[in-house]
Amino acid sequence: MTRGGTKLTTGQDRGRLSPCVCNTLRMVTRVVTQLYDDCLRPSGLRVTQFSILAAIARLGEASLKQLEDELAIDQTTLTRSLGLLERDGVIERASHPDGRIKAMRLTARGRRALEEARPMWAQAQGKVLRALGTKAWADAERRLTRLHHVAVRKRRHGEIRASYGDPGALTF
Amino acid sequence: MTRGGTKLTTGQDRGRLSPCVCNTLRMVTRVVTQLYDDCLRPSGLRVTQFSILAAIARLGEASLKQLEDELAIDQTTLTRSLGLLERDGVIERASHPDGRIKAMRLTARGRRALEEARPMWAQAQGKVLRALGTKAWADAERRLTRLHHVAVRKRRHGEIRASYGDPGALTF
DNA sequence: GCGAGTAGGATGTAGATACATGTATAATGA
DNA sequence: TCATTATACATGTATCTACATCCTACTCGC
Repeated sequence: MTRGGTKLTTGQDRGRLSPCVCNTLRMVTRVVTQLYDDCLRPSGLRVTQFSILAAIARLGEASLKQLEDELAIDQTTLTRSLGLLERDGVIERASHPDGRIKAMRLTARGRRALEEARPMWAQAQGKVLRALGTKAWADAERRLTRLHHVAVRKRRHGEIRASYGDPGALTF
Repeated sequence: MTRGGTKLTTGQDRGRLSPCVCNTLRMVTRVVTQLYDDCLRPSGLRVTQFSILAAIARLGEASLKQLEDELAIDQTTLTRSLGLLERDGVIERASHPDGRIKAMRLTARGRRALEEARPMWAQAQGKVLRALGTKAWADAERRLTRLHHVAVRKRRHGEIRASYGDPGALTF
């Protein structure tokens, strides 16, 4: 009865998905990804691939390094993902003066696939934004962006200082 | 210069990771997961495994179905993940009257591993919460929880109604 | 022009994810 | 009782993810 929907977090703290920031993110990301992939299915693209294609389209021509910065995807992950997209003929290699750089661009088929997928993406995005509220998402987005920067920074400088200060919410 | 940090989203709309809700989530989740995994590394557990162990510990004994509901992880994913945890000797099968149900519980080694990992998890969680602010996270969490419910619901009932209403933010 | 160093990618390995489908066991109804 | 159906889980396949490491092409200093 109470609060129809998925009965997650059986325990006391109802309303929260998980005490862990990371786990909360992962849970939401999984479900949202499935929603987007559902909508995109007719296009044959997954949201991951769609994002990469869109990024390349926006950049016109992009190297692994550029995409890594743009999408915050590990380089080794990108290598495989681009491999699949190339295999499927939606992107192709563009020659580049610097022999180290692997520049990629969309093929005609890739442009077609992307444009075909756009409305499907918009459908998923629309579902989410309408239900959640554009404003609410904008708020969440700001905090997620901060969170992203925080995590990147923390990771970069090891950040050993075991400063204790905030006692709350540190139990799983 | 401007806004030192990762130069993501080169384009006009600075400050946002991606126009796509899903992609934004995935980007943040990737980086945050890496941060948690960094902290957890000495324990030999990844944050994913840690979450599963913690869930089983909390439930005392859990079936795949229960974990699926609790963690919002696909059943087939759980089967593999539990397989790895069982292989590593941190969980074991518990007999169950219903022959279909695979109930799992922690082994002694599993309990040890979990307790050993907890402070490492707390370190990661602390880094994030201190930098982001407990309040800011609480806000984000509420919205992510809503987003989760939204996505689950939308997925369940196909939700075909192509109602257009909110024009903004529907372009990648 | 050459050696050291660095930057950009590729590969080996391993886990996380999930769709489609298969299998076994329990519950149900005629 | 027994066929039917539903439930819980497993398997095949494919993609996403990333750490450790390797290779290669450019850069820089001499």
